[in-house]
Amino acid sequence: MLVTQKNQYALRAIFELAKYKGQGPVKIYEIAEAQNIPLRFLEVILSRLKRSGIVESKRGYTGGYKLIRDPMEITVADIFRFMDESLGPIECVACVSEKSNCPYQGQCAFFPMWQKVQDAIRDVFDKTTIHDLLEVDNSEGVHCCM
Amino acid sequence: MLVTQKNQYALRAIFELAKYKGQGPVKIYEIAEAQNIPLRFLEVILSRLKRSGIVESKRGYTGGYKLIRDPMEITVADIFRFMDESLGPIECVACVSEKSNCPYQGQCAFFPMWQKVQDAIRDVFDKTTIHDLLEVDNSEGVHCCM
DNA sequence: TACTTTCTCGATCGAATTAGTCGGGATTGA
DNA sequence: TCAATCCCGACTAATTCGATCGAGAAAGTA
Repeated sequence: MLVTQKNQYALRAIFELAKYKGQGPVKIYEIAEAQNIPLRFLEVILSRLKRSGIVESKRGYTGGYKLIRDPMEITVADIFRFMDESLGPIECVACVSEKSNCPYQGQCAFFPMWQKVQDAIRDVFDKTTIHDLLEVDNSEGVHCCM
Repeated sequence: MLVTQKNQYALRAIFELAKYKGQGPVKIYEIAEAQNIPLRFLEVILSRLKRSGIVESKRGYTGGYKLIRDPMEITVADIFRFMDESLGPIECVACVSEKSNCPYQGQCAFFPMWQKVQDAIRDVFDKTTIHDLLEVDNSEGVHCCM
């Protein structure tokens, strides 16, 4: 899977939080229900996102999670990076995409192609913000799975 | 990993066969050595590629594998498709990229993005032929892993 | 015929990654 | 004090992936 479930969950959690931006904290079980994410797993995910500073939390009765940054300033790539500690490069069997690890030092027929793919993917994720996704969500015209 | 080792091996095996196109069959251990692929694993891979009709084999003393189709007519995407029985779509947690499986029938904020990524990847793999890769290999200017 | 080489096929194993769970603790507000 | 909620690390389960193996079938060679 190009994007792991975990990362997709993370994205959807942030997306959900963005909906309620400016309205006080959202409880984890609300996010879990709304986005159909296993609650206990979501805990793991949110605690990671919290560490990255994109999300804030509060405990107790009035507790929950809050999105700190502006949805316009958060890209999908950001989220994946926070989750993974970097949106990893394609792992070329030969190259491992690191000059130092490449057994073909200097010449590899496939590398330029891996690069292209890499860049193409990154381009989409870098250019899509949470705000963009919310807009899609609000517009009627868009249809899923077709 | 976006492209599994197995698929990368497949690509490199075909690439290797393409080099000797028109020169009689290449033995499996020659391919394995040249491309540094575990021999027994390569058996599995080639037998699959054979079933897809891109490769031909002959047994016995003078045996080996031969590429049937023209390297100009084989794209990288083809190879991955043969291996996987389709270059699968991104597996969206919610959609699974099948209209019928999508719980959000009709509305999913993320789908257009998955589509874009999908298309971007496919575009590269669809447009790169084995012939292209051979050319990269022959040109001096290209450098690997940087 | 007997023998060697090479491909053929299915089963299986092991390691790594990923998904998901759990128990118990710390805060916070009522 | 109590209930609700987040917090944390360890743990387990499931799946995928990479790789190996044994035995057999074709093809040429002597």
